[in-house]
Amino acid sequence: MKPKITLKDIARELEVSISTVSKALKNSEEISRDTKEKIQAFAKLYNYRPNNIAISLKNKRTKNIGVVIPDIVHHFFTTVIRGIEKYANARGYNVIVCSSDESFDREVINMEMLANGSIDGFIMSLSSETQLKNDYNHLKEVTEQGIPVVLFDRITHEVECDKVIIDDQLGAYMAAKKMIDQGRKKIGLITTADYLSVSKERTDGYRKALVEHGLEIDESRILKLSSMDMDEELIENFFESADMDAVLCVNEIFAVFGMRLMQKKGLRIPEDMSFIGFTDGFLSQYANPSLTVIAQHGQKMGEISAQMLIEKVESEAEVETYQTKILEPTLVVRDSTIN
Amino acid sequence: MKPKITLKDIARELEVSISTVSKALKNSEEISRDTKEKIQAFAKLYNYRPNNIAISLKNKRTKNIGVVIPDIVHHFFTTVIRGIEKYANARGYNVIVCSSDESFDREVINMEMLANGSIDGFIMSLSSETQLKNDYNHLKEVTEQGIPVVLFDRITHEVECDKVIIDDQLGAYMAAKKMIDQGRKKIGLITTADYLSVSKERTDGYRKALVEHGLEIDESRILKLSSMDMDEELIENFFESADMDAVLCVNEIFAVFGMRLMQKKGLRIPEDMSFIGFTDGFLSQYANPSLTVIAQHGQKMGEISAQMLIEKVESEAEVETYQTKILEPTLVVRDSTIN
DNA sequence: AAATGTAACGAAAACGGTTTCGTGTTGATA
DNA sequence: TATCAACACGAAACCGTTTTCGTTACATTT
Repeated sequence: MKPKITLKDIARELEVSISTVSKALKNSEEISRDTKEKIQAFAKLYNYRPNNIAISLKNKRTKNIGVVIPDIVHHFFTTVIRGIEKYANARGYNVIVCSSDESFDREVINMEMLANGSIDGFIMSLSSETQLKNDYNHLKEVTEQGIPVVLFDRITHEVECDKVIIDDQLGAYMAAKKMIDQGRKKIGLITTADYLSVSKERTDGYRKALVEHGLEIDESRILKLSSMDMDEELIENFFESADMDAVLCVNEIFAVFGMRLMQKKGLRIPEDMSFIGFTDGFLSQYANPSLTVIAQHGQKMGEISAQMLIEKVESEAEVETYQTKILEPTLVVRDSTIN
Repeated sequence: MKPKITLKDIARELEVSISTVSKALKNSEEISRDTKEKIQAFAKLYNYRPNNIAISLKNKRTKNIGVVIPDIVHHFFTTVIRGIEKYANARGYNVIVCSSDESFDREVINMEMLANGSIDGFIMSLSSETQLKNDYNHLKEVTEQGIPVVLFDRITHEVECDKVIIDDQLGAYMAAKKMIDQGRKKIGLITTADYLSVSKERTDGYRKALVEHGLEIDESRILKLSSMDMDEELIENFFESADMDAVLCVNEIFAVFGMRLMQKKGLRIPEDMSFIGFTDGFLSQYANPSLTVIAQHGQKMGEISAQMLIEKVESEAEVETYQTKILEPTLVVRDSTIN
């Protein structure tokens, strides 16, 4: 085992001072050619690498980004992470990922763990419990300490910081309009509770599309699931009781599950009932029939979030200004709707 | 903006020394009741939190784990991360996630970034390019520096370290046997190149099952895709030309895609052809018909990896001993095989 | 010869903690 | 009354860097 070599080691071996070594390795003009070459050669030979922790302590900058998301095992969030990683790594930043598991407490704990010097800034999406409790003190504390925060997808207006979202209302509107344009009149909606910022927006978009096109809104065609997990029975009952010829779902799982239910009943998709979901993941691509979806562009969202955060981290600006970027969703037409 | 408060700040305000503050906050016996109470109250009031970086520098321990995986947007790997996170967080460790994106260079770069003090140890799964090049010097360098490494799933025997895998050969064997037991005689295999450790093992298990049950191996029923991405045309041709009544696939995407192809041709699943895949993800659960799979227990694998790593990190043992844990795969029977 | 300039390097502080080893004060003991 | 613990606290080293500010020694200028 060969232990890591430090500046002090080099200084001792070469009988110079630590400062000389430090400067020589930075190619400082202060140091003579000879000395620099000698030191650089020695450092290379022994594979010297500066200790990141020491540098962090000195610079008060860690080059780490803290990412706190509700769920790692979720296609949308992983694509966002990929985007964050891509941008951040290219700029020499590492990404520390913490999952809140949809729990308020875990969100708070994770933030506290990271906020004491481990990271330069946060990128996060709120847990459902946080949005339900409507308590954002942990976020406010962090921003008050001057740690930059970027909120994406599941955001709140209670906290002043940069935000990145897609236009969820528009996305739902586009989806509903697509179905209306194809002659569907009885369009249903499967969503989750309104306290989730995205669900509310999507529901609004759905309603808006129907109203604008002269369709009345039948509340029996709207199913609100209380949580993110599948309650299969509720969905089954919904499909039994509601009279629909098209369904918009706020995620791909609800949609794919619904399609299977309908197929078991002998209905044809999209002829007898069409489906549109949110999130353009594997499930949508490989479902049978493949699922038409509103793509949320997770990777793009991640890249933009990282960009906004790093800009804030590296900016020296005294006066803070915050912006909210709204990405356009895209309708990806597949076989669960008529082309 | 209220900046972070340090020991020095407290010491100055309370007119005591830094060491006294430090000890008081640790409830040291050395400090009198009065002083401790005064200091603790002050620290609480101003919400003092020790700076992680300073502690890391002093202790030479970061409480960070570096995780390097080939792909974040992949169900199996995300479940592993979830397992790592769960175990690590409970022990006060953070998880730094880096994706190699199946690239050797990115794997090396990421490891180098983290190896200079940022982490206490690595948990990783090799990129396909690394397994193809068969070059593990970056791993050896790290272990030689005394940084513990745990390899999972995609491993190599070239590096001495702890390892966690599932018995891939047994998994494939179980799957093939399941099909044989149901009377299938013409069992195909869709896999990826042999340089991927897991693919090789699975192919071996498939062959073993066939041979042991008196079925001859027809090489035309084995499709080897060169990479992890879907080459749809190759798969279509394969299904056109090979005469099969069952197919084993090394991942769920190949299987689900294959099922859809067969359904389009009017074949019934599982009656006319049965399918088994690897990885128990959303795709398998929500496919139509749902897919029988060999579950790899990613979360468990993550937890065990984290446990093994943290044990090594925290152990003072002089002499290193390494172990390889082999998890048992599970056959999850669904509707793509006859029950 | 004295004053000045410059090249090349080192000492030391700083980042924010932990920890070891004093040291001054008190009260009890011989 | 001199001695000695025990108590309560502070000084300083240390972790590995960076960076400012000397300080030499020598060459150049007047």
